[in-house]
Amino acid sequence: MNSRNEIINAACQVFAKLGFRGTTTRRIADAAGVNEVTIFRQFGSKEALIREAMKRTHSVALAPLPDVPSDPEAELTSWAESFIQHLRLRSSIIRKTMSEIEERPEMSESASYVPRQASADLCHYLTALKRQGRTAEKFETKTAAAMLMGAIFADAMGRGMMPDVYPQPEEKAAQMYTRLLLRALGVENGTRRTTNKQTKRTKQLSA
Amino acid sequence: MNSRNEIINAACQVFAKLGFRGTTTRRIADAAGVNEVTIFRQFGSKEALIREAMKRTHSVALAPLPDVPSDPEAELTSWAESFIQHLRLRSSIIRKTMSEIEERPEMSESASYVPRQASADLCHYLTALKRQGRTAEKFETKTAAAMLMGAIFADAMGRGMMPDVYPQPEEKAAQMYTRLLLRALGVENGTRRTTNKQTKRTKQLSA
DNA sequence: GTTGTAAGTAAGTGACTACTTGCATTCCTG
DNA sequence: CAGGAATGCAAGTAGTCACTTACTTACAAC
Repeated sequence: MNSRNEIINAACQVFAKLGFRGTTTRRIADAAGVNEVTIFRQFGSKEALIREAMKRTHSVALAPLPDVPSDPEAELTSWAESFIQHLRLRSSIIRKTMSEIEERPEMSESASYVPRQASADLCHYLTALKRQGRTAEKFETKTAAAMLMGAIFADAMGRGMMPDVYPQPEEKAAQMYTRLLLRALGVENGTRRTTNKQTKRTKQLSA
Repeated sequence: MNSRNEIINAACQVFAKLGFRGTTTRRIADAAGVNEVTIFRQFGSKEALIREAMKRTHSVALAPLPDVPSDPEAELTSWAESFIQHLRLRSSIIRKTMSEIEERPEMSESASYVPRQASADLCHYLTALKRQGRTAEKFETKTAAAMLMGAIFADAMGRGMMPDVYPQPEEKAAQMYTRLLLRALGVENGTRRTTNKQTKRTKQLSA
């Protein structure tokens, strides 16, 4: 079962570089160090292989956001940083997937898993913040979540092409977006009375 | 010179649907109602044709933003709406371009023209707002601009795939992002004493 | 009426595509 | 050691790709 994994990994790499049509079985076989025929014996067709490869790459667990907000800036910043890092690492494959999805809608389900989860997590957290009475301004949770996620997404997708239109330095970007959002929600800085024992402050900036 | 234009338009349409590799000269010829050989006689090669087609589609003028801010919410909302509309109309071709750019970096220049321009315009406007002393909060212009543009970009790219993670209704989204941003900057609502004669208020919402 | 230009038609070239077949090799297990 | 499963290798099939060539048609200008 080793060659199977190598083939899937190779398929992901080639797909990230060249998209579906550019991902030929010949190229996958070369990248995997495997005979082309093995691909067809293992997966039946190129399409089936790509489907399986996509299912694997698009199912990732995200950094968690606490159920009970304690230090919003620290917690959201840390979450935003892990999210932007996730997107940056996969920016090539995400671009390709977004481009192919109109032609191959069956990829949509697996591709939208991570952003859907991220949005749900973030909305949940913002709603909790609101319920704690820590937001001075009225706001729509979904809009706020879409705004932060959108800024992060666009940064991850676009910075390589136009570094000068995004905030500098790159490693602080997630934090800067987060701060701006919190100000829009009217959330003041700093920790707050919480269930006490866990004043989570693991600031893993620019990890 | 008529067939030339028809070929370019057809090339854009096919490219938006199928990307570079999917855009065959056969398909372009069919879409243009022209013989395949004509393409090569007119443009020399498929690559040259696509290059010219891309140059044309990616050079568009954006809605202007006044030099002197008067009613920030109205002005920015109107700008944001025209920007999101621009992106939505071209979402297919933008997705394809973003996906191809790693393989064909020469497309980068024409493709980045509009977002660069938009960013510059927005930064200019926000700086003017700041200089007017209308922003209660400190903020970095570029970060704020990237945040609004990012939210709009992600909305335009992602809503078709995941309508439930973006604010409803679709037509108000640009306005909602704009309001959220203005709150982050500490800009109060309403018009303000200006050079008087031009209290520009052309609110062309959901045009 | 000749010449020039833009276009169509038909055929073909060589490279690449996904995928198949038949046979040899390796390696693990009973 | 026998048998079977996984893999490699060589060759081939039918289709598509960008692009070319040689020739024809239509129209307009001089």
